[in-house]
Amino acid sequence: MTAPVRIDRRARRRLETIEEIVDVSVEVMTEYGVGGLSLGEVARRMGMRTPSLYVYFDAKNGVYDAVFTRGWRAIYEEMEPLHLQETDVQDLEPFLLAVASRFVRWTIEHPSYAQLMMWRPVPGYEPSADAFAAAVDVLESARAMFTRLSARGLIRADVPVDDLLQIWTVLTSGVMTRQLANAPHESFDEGRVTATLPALVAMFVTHYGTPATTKGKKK
Amino acid sequence: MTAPVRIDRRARRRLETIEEIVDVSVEVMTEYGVGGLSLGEVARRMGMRTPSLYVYFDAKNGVYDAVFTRGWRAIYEEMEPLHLQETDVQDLEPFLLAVASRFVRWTIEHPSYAQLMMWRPVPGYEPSADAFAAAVDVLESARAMFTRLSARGLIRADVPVDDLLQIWTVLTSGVMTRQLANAPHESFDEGRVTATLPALVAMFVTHYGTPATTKGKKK
DNA sequence: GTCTATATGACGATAGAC
DNA sequence: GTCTATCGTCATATAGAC
Repeated sequence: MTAPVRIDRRARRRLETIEEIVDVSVEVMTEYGVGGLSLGEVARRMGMRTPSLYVYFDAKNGVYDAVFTRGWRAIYEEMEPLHLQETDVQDLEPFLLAVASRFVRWTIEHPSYAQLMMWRPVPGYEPSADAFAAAVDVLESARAMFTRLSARGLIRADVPVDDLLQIWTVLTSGVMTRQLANAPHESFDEGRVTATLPALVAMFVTHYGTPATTKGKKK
Repeated sequence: MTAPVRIDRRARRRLETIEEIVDVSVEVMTEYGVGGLSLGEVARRMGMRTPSLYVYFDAKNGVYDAVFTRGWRAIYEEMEPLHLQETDVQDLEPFLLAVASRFVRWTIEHPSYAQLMMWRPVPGYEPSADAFAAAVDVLESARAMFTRLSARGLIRADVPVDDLLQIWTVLTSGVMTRQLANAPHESFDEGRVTATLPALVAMFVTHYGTPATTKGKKK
């Protein structure tokens, strides 16, 4: 009767250790760059020796995979409530600006996660199927939002949702890329690239919104 | 009287070696990833020992800097003639689509260069002042183009050229980023992200072009 | 000027003792 | 589960041969 309890405790302890390894790894990546992650440095900060980490991860890429997965889960939690909120939307533009801003803000405030998620900074690392699925969840959440906006007549019905989604992700990841590559030390609020978001969203809405959503507006 | 000749020959030989190191480095980066550049592998392919490379470069980051600089110079040669060509432009949209396409095509066809130039894949490497200047030249060439388009009444005069430029670079680097990160093996012509370029440029022209440039067109 | 031999310290990773 | 010991590789530095 006691065996399962002990197993549970060990399993929980193990999971806690794994989480701590990921925490510290993100710290190290933030200080030394995504590709600068050193298992030796992680072990040092945890008071361990490097080989001990291999009890929890098969390889360094396993740590990257855990960071990748956790990042997409975190951004899902961040975006999903906002994506669902559009049932109240009368005016498309401020809503889409809020969506874009929240996404980009998260990437600027979590640059290590974001670079690993959006770029390909680490030679030899490719996300596993599970990790990739976490990324797809976020994309599908956005697709569902556009589908609803389209069905409710807020967005042009003649444009395939896939096209909208592709263009939308180009806009958001373009802002994120230029801000993080050119001026990584600027915050979201003071960023000279993030400042273009209102104009980009306005452009998007002018082109893909229906007249109903832009009434009373002029160039 | 012969001394100068010998010096010239040596200097030329030295420059050729430097160029070869950069050539081989790009090859290695293309095979193993930008961050996967190994000076040992470069030396091996050149039939040298690793330390010999240090005769030509102070450090690995010097090689990255040479690649970075050469990339921006190459893209300048690629874009400058097209930027100047707009004196003949009657119709804004096809012209800007040609500009965007040529830029993005180059990045897709030179992914190692492009990742080093547009992302920050290498921890500890930051472009030197000279390298940075090569990048600024390209930006200034594009800015001059927008200034002329604006002066000729093809683009809204009430929008600052800096804003146009910022938005324009977000669009192009967004396409490049998503294509190279998500489907790096797709060519420019078959890419599912590069395929959005016409829609993105149309969006840009609808919003920032003057009525004169979009006459006879409908949504 | 050009290249090599050699050495240093850090890295990711593995094997095996406790 | 954690350790020590070890391997191969890496960027880099130095000293010296030609």
